Amino acid sequence: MVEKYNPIEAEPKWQKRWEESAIYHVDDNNKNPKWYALTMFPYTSGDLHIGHWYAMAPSDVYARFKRMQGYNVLHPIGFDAFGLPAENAAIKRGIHPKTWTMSNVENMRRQLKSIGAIYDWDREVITCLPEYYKWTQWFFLKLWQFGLAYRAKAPVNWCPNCQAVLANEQVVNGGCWRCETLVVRRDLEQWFFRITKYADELMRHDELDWPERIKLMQANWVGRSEGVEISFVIDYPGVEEKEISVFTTRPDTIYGVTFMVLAPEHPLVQKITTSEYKLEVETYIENARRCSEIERLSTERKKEGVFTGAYAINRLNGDKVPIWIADYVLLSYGTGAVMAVPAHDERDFVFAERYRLPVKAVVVSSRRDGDVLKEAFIENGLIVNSGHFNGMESTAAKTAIAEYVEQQGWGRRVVSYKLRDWLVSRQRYWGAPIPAVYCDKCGIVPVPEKDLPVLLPDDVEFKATGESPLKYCKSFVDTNCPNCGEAARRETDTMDTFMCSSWYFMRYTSPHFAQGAFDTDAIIKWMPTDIYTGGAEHAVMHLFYSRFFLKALRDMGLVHFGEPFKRLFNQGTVTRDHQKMSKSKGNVVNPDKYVSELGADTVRAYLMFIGPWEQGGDWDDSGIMGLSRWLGRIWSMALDKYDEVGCAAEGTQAAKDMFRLMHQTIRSVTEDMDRLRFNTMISSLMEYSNYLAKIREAGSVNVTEYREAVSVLLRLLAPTAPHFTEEVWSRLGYAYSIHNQRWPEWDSVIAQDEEILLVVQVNGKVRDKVTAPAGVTEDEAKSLALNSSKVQCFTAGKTLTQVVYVPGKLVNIVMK
RNA sequence: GCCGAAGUGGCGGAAUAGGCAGACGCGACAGUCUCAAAAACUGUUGGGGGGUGACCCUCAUGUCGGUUCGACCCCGACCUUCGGCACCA
Repeated sequence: MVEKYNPIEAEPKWQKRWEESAIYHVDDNNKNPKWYALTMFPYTSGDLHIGHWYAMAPSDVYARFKRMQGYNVLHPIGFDAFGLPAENAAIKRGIHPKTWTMSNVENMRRQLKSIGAIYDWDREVITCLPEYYKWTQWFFLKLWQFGLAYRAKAPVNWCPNCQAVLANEQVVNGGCWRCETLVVRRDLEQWFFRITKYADELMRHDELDWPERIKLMQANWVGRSEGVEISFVIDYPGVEEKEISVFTTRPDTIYGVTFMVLAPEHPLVQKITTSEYKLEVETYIENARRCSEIERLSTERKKEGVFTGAYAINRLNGDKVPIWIADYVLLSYGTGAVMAVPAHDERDFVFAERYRLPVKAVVVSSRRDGDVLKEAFIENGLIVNSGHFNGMESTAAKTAIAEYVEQQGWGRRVVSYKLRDWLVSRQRYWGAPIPAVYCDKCGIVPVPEKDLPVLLPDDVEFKATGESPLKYCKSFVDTNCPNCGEAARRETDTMDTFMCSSWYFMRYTSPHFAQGAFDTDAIIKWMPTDIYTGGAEHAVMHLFYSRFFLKALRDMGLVHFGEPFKRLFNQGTVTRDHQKMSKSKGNVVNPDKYVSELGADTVRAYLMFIGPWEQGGDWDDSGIMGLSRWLGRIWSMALDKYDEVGCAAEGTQAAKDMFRLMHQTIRSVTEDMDRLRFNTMISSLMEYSNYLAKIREAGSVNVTEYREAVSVLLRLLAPTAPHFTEEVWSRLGYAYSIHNQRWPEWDSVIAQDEEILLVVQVNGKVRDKVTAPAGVTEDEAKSLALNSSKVQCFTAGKTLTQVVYVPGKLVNIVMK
């Protein structure tokens, strides 16, 4: 008996050996076909918790699998290092964001190394370092040059007490998280990227192997809808504007308009409100400004609004309708104004009921008697009360009314999107400075490329309020205009960190390239990524921004493709007692404890075994010993001397059966790997190893044959348990390293079962199982079934009506 | 409220082109080893009923219906849980 496997000794030993022999060094010039297996890089939060392992370990297993299949695999790692938490640490604990971030990087790097992944650390990317953010700034300039960046006013959460901008997360129950002062919305001039230019393209995922639900989410995020913009005449003397434009997808209901609703921020509100309603309207707007968008859009809230005192005229029928304001209408969507048709829209109906506004039915259904007083009728139907459009079908009326409106010059057909442009300005310190200069003479001037990076100054004073210290850093703000050389001011806003993460995967391909953001040759070799794995929380934002980035770069001629990620896979989340893990809840599971007791390989295998990767699961360590025991059994099975147990001749039936299972296992493990079904992959490896253990005990195969079967087991297990298999491999006397071995291939002839088990049913119930040769014909199978004595017990005294045969599987005898 | 996903033993989960429900593991129980315990190993393990026994019958995949020779799988209605959400006009 050999001594037991000791992961605590073996794991660091092999990690050191791998590092010394640079076994995972990725060489661009390697002639093997390339495979880019990307994992979402972690944020530098401080500690690697079990959720990180759940993301990193299985993706490493997959990358190792591709590597053994003969690919030149790039499976890089880096850190998303800019962001709010670093700044909070600075404010709360007086640690500089850079110090905090870099010490977290150091700690997480150490923890990441304990996973035993194939990361090539020479390619590590850290977004907060000047050599990285120099190029983030460069991309900003490119997008600006290309006409995709612009400035506009946009609201922010503002704490009047701290005089600082707050993130949504920093607004607690409508108040500032530091001083609880009521947060208000304040308009600031900020930078935007024109992502809406790519709206239609971003909705398409034709070539992408992505989960359907993510595609759906993204399509819903773009929210394309075709409709009509129609103007109503303002019936209010002395107003410069004569019309209000609304967007509707239901022009067929325009004769049913009984009022209009504007967003509280709509510019016309101030102009049309009558003196009588001024106070009420002002109060309402003031309250709306205090509400976050999430609150405003919550369905829990009652739909409230106020009358402006003004009226508008529906040009189609001359109806004079009141104009209201309500916060359920958003300025950012459509035209910020809606025509309300309570008879045929649920929200409008609720609003009309509340304020006793009239309801006028203009669509009826033959299927029901349009009783619109109880609820809105939102389906299509026959048009009534609508002048010469009466009698038309809704669908036809939509076109007819749209055409009529266009002819009259009252409006036009438009496509509207929910998608808004990407706001990239952040009023914070810990981010990449936006490379722009404000000159009194020349206006807004881009920083010349040669002057990049615009360095984030280190010696700044952090204010307890959270206000960006950059504004007060004279050495940073004061500069000269790159254009005219006169004194000028730097932009003090920094970039959204999504900007940093929109291109990091390209930097991995040439991380030390000094002449540009990336080396085009390397991009051509590696991009787009073959697979991208990560959490579903990035289903929309990050993935969406990255796709936009690539489309923009493609149109600038900088890259040859427009989609960064060919295949996407979202792993589920690991919960604790069915709750999300978070530092505040104190329920974060730290894997270090398990790694130091049982080894990384056991943790890797256990995480993959607990269930399908895309489903995640609740953390419960009760089963982890099972995986540790399993590795222990393989250890003694492989290393205890076989010839002590027994020695058979070559080519016995037992050997034949063993090789059949071996090839079947290679097949199922390979297929499961490709589908990222790691739980079933491990199950089949367990079945195979259990079988080999029995063979070993019986001594029913030859030593050489047995050793071959074990060698296949080890290679199939190598991606999952890299240290363990390396140790066993070396002890068996094979050459270093198991990870440079070829992935076993299966022979479907050997994998073929000689006999099949035929299930025999009577009226759909299993009554017998008979073995038949693999090539059994339909007639043979049927007669085997009919001759079964068990079957005859159930068929006696009944009439045979049908015999169903499923080739190689089942015979169903139908009796009456 | 809308959209999406999912409900299978004591537990995590297998099995979907409609064809043996419960693979594999955990736990539990029994045994081997031990003075004893732990560890390790071996065996049993969905419920109910029957047989001395190899076994046999029957019920069972959230609930109720439907389609089918046959349903965890497809269809309809409902219940529950978990995710996402921007009242989208």
